[in-house]
Amino acid sequence: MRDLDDTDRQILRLLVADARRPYSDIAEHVDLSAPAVSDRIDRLRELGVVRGFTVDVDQSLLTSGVPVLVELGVPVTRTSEVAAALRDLEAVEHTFETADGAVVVQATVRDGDVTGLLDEAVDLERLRDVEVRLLRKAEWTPSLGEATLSLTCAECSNTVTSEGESTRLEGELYHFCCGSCLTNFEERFERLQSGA
Amino acid sequence: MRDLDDTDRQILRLLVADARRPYSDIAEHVDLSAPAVSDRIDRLRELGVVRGFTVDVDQSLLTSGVPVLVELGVPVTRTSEVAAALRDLEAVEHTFETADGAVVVQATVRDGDVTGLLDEAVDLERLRDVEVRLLRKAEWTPSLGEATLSLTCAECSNTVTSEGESTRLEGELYHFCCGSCLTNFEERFERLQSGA
DNA sequence: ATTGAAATCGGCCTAGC
DNA sequence: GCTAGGCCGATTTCAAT
Repeated sequence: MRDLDDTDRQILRLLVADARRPYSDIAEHVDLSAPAVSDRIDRLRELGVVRGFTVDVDQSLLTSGVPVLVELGVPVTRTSEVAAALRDLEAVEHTFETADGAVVVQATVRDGDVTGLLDEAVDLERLRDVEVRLLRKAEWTPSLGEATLSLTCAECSNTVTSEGESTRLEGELYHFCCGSCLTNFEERFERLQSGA
Repeated sequence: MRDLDDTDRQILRLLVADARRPYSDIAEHVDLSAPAVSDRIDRLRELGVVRGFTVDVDQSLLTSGVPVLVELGVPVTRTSEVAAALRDLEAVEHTFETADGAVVVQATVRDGDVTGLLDEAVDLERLRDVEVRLLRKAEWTPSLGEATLSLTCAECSNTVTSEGESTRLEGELYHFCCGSCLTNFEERFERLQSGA
């Protein structure tokens, strides 16, 4: 498994700026042929670096309500659970889970009833505190920097290096630091499958 | 200018989920022809609702450093300025500007030197306070809800209704509540142009 | 219906064993 | 020398207008 090189990053940058740019166009920029670009993009998808293709919608033109930033103090053991519940709310756009047990979400509430919104997903009684702030503006500026691949082995949690391998099981993508971790994982996976 | 209807919203939702879905496919879902879908998407771009097409990159697979959530207390008169400066930093992904004069940014810092990062963009001495928190997870779940168009007249700041009109000047898109606001604006614009 | 882009295929070249 | 992986050019298929 190769790491990302400058060409990959350049392709990513071009795609982030405009995912409809023809491959031939990208190819010129990175000095490759169109099929080569196609191959690399496929690979980026396979790796899970590119999750998919979307449209950038200007939320500020769509009145769905009032944009707010909500911070919830959550017992550290339950942050993931609370964050997941909030994430699935229609009104919630961004979910941040901090290491110190806070969950910060950016949402758009229709009638200003924030607690009503939160109440659908979490038990407010069990939170340490809730802070709601009105948003004046929210912006998203995707960046890449000098990004390199940083994968964790699904079997042993080590860092995956160039020797690593990947596989897709049941639509989910898994990365491994070596072939034996992969086979171990696959065997365990199959045992669980047949057991269920 | 027509408001968004259910078909537009449905198309948007389908595009958000997968912008590479063929128009014929979308057409089936919304019970239209492919060219009709094409027309609507063009219109959504013209309106500025669709800002563009991008790729969804899984930042968690790209190690550019440590993800943090930073909150800056800023004098209310300077929040926009500070937010804008931070937004343009390569490491900054999300910028939130709250109504009560705080700026919250989500960034990825390479060597853990957050203050060094901030120092590039803002005068730390002039801030009320800075709070930095390590992020465990950040997620983005785009939603649309029952969104309707909510445009503000560039001339008189009134809400733009179905009678409104739009125009593009120097690549920037402007919306107006009525024809006279549009002409007024255009005249003023031209005067400024020739003056400069 | 026309235009043009993207996926595919076979062959070539290079690096690593 | 052999293998694997990456790239290219031509072709075919399919989407956009």
